[in-house]
Amino acid sequence: MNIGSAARATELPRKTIRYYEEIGLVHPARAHNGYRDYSDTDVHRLKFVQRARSLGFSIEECRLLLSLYDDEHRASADVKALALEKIGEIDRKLDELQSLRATLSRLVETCQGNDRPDCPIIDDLARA
Amino acid sequence: MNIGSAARATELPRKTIRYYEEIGLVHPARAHNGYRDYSDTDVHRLKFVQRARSLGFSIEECRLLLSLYDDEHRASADVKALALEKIGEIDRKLDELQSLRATLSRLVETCQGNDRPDCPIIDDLARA
DNA sequence: TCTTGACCTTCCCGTGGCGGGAAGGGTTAA
DNA sequence: TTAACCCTTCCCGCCACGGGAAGGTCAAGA
Repeated sequence: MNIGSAARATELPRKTIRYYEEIGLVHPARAHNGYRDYSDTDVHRLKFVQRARSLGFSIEECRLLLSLYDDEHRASADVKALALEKIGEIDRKLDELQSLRATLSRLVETCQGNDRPDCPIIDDLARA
Repeated sequence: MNIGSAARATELPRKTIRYYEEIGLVHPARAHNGYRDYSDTDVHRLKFVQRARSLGFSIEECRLLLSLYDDEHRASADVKALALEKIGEIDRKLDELQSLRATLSRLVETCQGNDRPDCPIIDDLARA
């Protein structure tokens, strides 16, 4: 299976698949003409990474998850710890975004939003 | 005021201040020795940008906010529109993060987290 | 057989918003 | 004079790719 077919099978862009090879996440064989040749296992690993990425894991975390996936003697606690840390990260981002949202909302509420220049939003930025 | 003092006054790293000049957000004068020389106005603009960045505005949005700040004939509606769009952006990110969090939480709850290899989190990644 | 078009390859540059560090010059106090 | 800081420009690195150039390969049709 060449890279185009693998891209269709995984719904990943070709560029992304080549990048994943470059950084060592997958190791496809090469055909006699130099084309990359993806096995079902390769495609499976690519899908694994795609799913992990879509859940918010970084490339390095995906690498770790793949190594756990490969490890028959893994402890599920290690996987769970990774996921819990990711949840913590998400929670921190949520807090930050909610705080930003609250501040912006407060500012927006006080702004008339007409054709005159007086603007509490600009004033806030200039005052701080 | 040289860049070190400006950095202390604005709580921005020197590198960031130079970058803001490079991309045309501020235009400090130069002393005879080639050192950047920041006026109170320059420092004020830097603080303005720092505050806007901390509220989640991108550099290009900061550039726009600065031009509105400079424009005595601005319409506050334009500023408000920018802030509202930013709130919408934040809401989209919040939705996405909350969705990720829910998925990860579901997976984490089903995982025993012990020293055995069976792991619904890995299974989910591999199955999808 | 030749050509066309759809693949594939590697290579290099760009993104946003800076940070790190090298190489070199200016300033100030002991 | 020397040390300790300040400043300058310049270039590379980050993350996770995307765009595009230059060139090789392959299958189908005229």
